[in-house]
Amino acid sequence: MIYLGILEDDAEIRQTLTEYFSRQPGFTCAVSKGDVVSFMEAWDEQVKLDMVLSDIGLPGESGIQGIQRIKRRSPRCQVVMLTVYDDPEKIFQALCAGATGYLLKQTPLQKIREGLISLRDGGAPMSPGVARKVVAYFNPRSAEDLEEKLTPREAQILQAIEEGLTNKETAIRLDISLETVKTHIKNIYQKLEVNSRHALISGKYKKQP
Amino acid sequence: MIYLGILEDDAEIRQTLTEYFSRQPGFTCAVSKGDVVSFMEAWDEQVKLDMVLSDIGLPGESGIQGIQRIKRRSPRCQVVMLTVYDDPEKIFQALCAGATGYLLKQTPLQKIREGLISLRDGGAPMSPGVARKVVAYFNPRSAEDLEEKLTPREAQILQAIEEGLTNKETAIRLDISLETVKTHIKNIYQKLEVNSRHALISGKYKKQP
DNA sequence: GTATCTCTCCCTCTTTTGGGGGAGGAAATT
DNA sequence: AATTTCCTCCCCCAAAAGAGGGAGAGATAC
Repeated sequence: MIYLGILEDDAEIRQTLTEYFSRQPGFTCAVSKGDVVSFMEAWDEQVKLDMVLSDIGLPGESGIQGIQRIKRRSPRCQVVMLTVYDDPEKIFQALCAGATGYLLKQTPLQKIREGLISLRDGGAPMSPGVARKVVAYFNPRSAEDLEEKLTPREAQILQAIEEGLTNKETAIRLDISLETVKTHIKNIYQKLEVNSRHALISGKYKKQP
Repeated sequence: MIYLGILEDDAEIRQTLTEYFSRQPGFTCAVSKGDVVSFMEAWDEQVKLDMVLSDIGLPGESGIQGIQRIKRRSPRCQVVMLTVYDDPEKIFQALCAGATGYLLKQTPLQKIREGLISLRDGGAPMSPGVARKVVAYFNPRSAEDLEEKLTPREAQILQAIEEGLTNKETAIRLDISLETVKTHIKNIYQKLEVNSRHALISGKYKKQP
């Protein structure tokens, strides 16, 4: 049996979800509220929730903040976002806050149900477009993307920095002088509008369309 | 119509895949080989491949290296790994090399087919366990994980460094002296066995079980 | 030709980082 | 009472990084 919490401010949607999952064998909809604070209050100490289906745009505290609250109370409880936001910003915020799934609101109820079951079995339900954005995070920035801005040599330097090499190590790898490496780096910083290698390593300059 | 390439060394599996997709309406299995070199040779200039289903453990060049070759010839061609390896190491290597999907070999043919269609439609097919590992990458290291090693204060310092703050900025944020920040950082480095903030930012110290 | 771009290298300068040491106070544990 | 842990701060110093400047060689484009 999956004990489910629902955090969704739209009364109609919340009711639809609650009724749907209440009818599903194997599911028990234990808590269902429209904002984070009431949700946490309604979450009785005795009730153990396995997972929570949460909206992001909520009155008061956002669903992202809700994740952290939920995780603090019950680290083992999994949180799946169910939202209209499909921008990388929100997706990564949610995942970084501890969400284990991210579904778009257009997802049909049956698919949501399948997602939650997959979650219980060790999966991480994501809508296709969301999964693509998450995977794209790891994919190398396509050559086209940087070739517009960086020269081939600069791209090599960037690569080395991203690997955590120092300027000296980079100079040795490319067999050029330390000064040249520094010159390239200065140019890279200008082009990418950053001013430290930390920004490069953490990828803050990356466009995430 | 999806033009598909198959890169799989086990002749039996390769034949099963090739025959299956050849029979599927909407699919054309254009290239099917058992190693990277023959694959690239057999990939005729005139043939445009939309996606490639590739094993990782191949004789000669690995499937990971194959991704890069494929991407160089045709950046728009998507690569989906189909492999027995479910360890984070291989998964992240594949994604970082440019793979847009990662399926385990136990995946039934119908699911593979659904995955490829989802890929065409902007998704990123992943087996449930794989998706979970990818999402876990973003999830915060569970408190238990670091609390064993780092003191609360050290965790705050680490947090600041991960955000790209300098020591001075960190000192201001936590309202302590620059020297104290440096002391904490020295201790963190010792505990996590690294010796530069780059390693912290790129997360090289993280255990990925 | 001239201009532009790229890659190379050099200079000076300040700031930041990392490594080594020590040390005091507070709190909890033994 | 003694020990340990944690947080705080200080000293030293060497290395690295970042910002500013300039400059020459080669290729390409106009």
